[in-house]
Order: sequence, then structure tokens, then C-alpha cells
Amino acid sequence: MLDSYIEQLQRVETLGELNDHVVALRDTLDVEHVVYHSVNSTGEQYAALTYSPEWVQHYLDEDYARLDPVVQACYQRFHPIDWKRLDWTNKNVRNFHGEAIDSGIGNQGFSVPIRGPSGQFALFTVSGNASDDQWASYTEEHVRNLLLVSHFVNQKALELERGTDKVKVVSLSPRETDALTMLAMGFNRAQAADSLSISEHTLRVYIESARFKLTAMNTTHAVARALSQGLLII
Amino acid sequence: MLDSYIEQLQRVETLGELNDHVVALRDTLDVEHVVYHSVNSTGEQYAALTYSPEWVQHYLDEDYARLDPVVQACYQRFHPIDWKRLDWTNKNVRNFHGEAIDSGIGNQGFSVPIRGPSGQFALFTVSGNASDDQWASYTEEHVRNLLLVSHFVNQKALELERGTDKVKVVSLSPRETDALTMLAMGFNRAQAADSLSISEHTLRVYIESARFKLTAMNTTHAVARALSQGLLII
DNA sequence: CAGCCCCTCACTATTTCTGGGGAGTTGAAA
DNA sequence: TTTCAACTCCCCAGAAATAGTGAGGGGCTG
Repeated sequence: MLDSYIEQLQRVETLGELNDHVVALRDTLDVEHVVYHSVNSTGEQYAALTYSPEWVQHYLDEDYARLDPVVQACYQRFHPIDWKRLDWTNKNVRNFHGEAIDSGIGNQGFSVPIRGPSGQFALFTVSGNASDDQWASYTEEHVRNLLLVSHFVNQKALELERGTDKVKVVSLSPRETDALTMLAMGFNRAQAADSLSISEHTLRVYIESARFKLTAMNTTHAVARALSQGLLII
Repeated sequence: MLDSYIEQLQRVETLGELNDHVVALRDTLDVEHVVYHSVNSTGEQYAALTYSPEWVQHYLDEDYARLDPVVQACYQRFHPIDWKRLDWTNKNVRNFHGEAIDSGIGNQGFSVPIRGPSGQFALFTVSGNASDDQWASYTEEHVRNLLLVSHFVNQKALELERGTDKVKVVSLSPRETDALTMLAMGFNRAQAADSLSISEHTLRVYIESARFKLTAMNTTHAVARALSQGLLII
């Protein structure tokens, strides 16, 4: 059943079709909602989901991503997580949770964080209405399928997005990488130059050229970009 | 077969046993070598692998991680990758590749990058000797198993490591997060303060307290730490 | 209700970083 | 073989960040 779904998925050729597939997936997985949401390193977003458009709009308007424990948790961990295990004690969060349930997203949820090339981040979520026990046995039984599906959906989404690719992949020279790595580790220029056994002037040249390549406005920005694009090995 | 392996894995209770399991996994998967290698945000490493100790030592001595296309690629992408698809044209890289093959790691390889909570990064690799065609059909057939196994091995490794946990999880206040986010986006303090509609003095207080919480030596360091621990949503 | 964390604002001296120049060597690719 | 990218070094003035203190109000929690 899932196998045939994945086979079908492989043949998808547009983002629109992918959206349809998410709807089909909801039925295949027998849940209330399925959400795939991706953000790349330039901040562009793509989502394929079955939530009501109203709730999505409201979520965006209120910038709930900054509050949503699911998003917060998935940014920090990589394991799939059951919504029950998150911290909902904060007042604003409880408020948000209430609104979410009122919008019909269901009282249970399970999310799989995904990270792709160049700092891409995605979230694959299923949600529904069930008792804690029902949901626990459902997720336990389907973890593997959810892991696989999330992976393949993300792969397909990236593949399709790459067709319309504007994301330029920068590459840093070894010394530029070294320089930024030192700075990311907290050294100041003098210390970094010392560690790399070069003059501070030279180090500065690397930082500047890295900043230029990364179109960064300052050193901190350059380090941030390099990190979020996976260019530095700390 | 793999199912029973995963069940066994779930019962593993020490990192030593996990090492034995990797050896068992090599036979289960019918490959030459299996490597699981994890680095957490503080730079501590753990590996369970079947490579010869000599090669491992040599690899570490030469700091080959900075050269190894597998590591480089897996830092930047998240999809599993076949070693053939990497760029081995650089002279140093070809040299490294030659040494690797001489050390018996095999002429084919397939690696799965994994990212865990708080900036943990891990790599799950299988390698062996085969023709391109043989290897292609092997990997195509086993991608799913490899994905699942890599996930479960990582989960188990993290679970065991957490027992010996020294990694303190820091959490930033909303304003601290805002401040660091602005800086990571390339704003200077004046611009950031303006965006957040607070005085620059106030902003500075946030940056300092964030720096303190993250035990960072300067702003760039704080941003780097926050980013690599998934604390910032850019 | 006391303690703690969060949010907000202020001053000053010192250190560090940035942006604008310029210049020579080496090694690899075209 | 030329050309280009990477690596190395240098000066200086102005801009920006940091260290060291200080203070008051608001809100949640025990």
C-alpha cells in the first residue's frame, strides 16, 4: 500500500501534483492531516498540506512559527517527535494550542524534522484525533513508514524545486573555511591568525573574500551563512 | 532479518555493545564495512565501525575529515549519497582516496548523513567491493533499510550517550533569540535595535546575556553556537 | 509575597573590526 | 603558456563592538 504510494510519488513531476499527493497520503496513512513544509537557506518556503487555508493564513499572520513548540523542537532535534512530549505549559503556547485544536487539526500529532542540503529545513507532520493510547500504538506501528515517506517526499520536493533553481551554491577556499571556522569557534582575529600561523592582515583578506562570496554584510553574517549552509565543520 | 536486527539493537545498553552490533550489522547487510560516526555540538566524537584501527588512526592523524568528500558532502546535504557521485578530481582528494582503498575500505560506498538534537551530526556508511552495476543495484534495493538502520543506530547512540550527559541544554529568552537572529541576518547593532524597536543599549544587554548563557567569547561565537544548536530560526 | 527572570534604558573608555588602498609568489587549469 | 585563483604580507583612519556598572518595572512561581 505504502509501496505503491511511494512508486506513484516517484513519478510526480510538478509541485502541484505533489500537493495532490499529500492529500492522497492522508488517506493512505489514515490520519486527519498531513503537512509537508520546507524552508530553504534563503528563506523561501514551500508547503503541501491538508490544513484549512484559514488556519494556515492565521498561522502565518500571527507568525506562530516562532511560538509553535513543534517547530521549535524540530529545529533543535532530529528525532521524530510526538506532540504530547513537547512543552505546552507556556501561556501563549497553550493559547496557540487551543486555537489549533479549534481549527480542526486534531488533538494528536507526530512530526518528523528533515534537513537537506545548504541549510534546507523541512517538517513532515501527521495529525489526527485519537486517545493517547490509540495514538501511541498508531505511531509505534507506523514510525518506519513515516520516516520513509517523509524522506521521499522531501527528496521529491527538493528535486522539483531544483528545476526552478536560483540558489547559487558558493564554495569557500580552504583558508577561507579555516578563517571562518576559527571565528565561529569564538577566536578574535588576532587569535585566529595566530592559530592558523598567518598574519592578521592575511586573515582579514580571507574573511573579506569569504564575506564577498557569501554576500554577507559583516563577519557575523558570513559565519552565520556559512554555518547554515553546512560549509563549516566545527 | 533486518527486523530482528533492529529489535536486538533496541535492547543494547552500552556503547560497547553498540560497537559489537555494528559488526553484526556488517554481516546482516552483507557489506565489507559499516561505519557509524557521531560528533556533537561540543566536538565530542563517538564512532562504531569496522575499519581497521590503523586506517582510523591515520585518518585522524592526517585530519582527513577536512578533505574527505564524503564528510564534506554530508555536511552540506542531507540525502544519502553514493560515493561515486562525489567530486574526487582534486589531487589531494585522489591521493586520500588511493590510501583509503589500499586500507581495504572498498571501492564502493554509500553514506547517510544524520542530524540530531543540539547540532549533533552523524554519518552512517556502508562500503564494499563491487562493480558499479552491482553496487547500484545493491543500494537501490537497500536504501530503505539503510535509512531505517541509520536512524535507529543514531537514536540508540544518542540515548546511550545521554546517560553520560554533560551537555547542558541552554534556552534563550525570546528577546535574546530575536537579537541573535537579527545579527545572524547581517544587521549591525543599530539596525537590529531599530528592527526590534528597542534602544541599542537594550539590544546590547540581550546580546551579552545570550553570550553568557551560551558561554560564548563574542557575538560571532554566540551566533555560531546558537545556530549550530538550532536555537535560531532564520 | 519574595525571588527570579525578563524587558527596558544609560554612560564611558578601550579594544576590535571594517573599508580603502597596494603587492608579490605559487600552483593549477585552460 | 598564459591566466586565474589562492595564499601571503603591509598601512591607516573611521566605524563598530566590548567591558564594567547601574537602575527600574513587570510577570510568573513557589
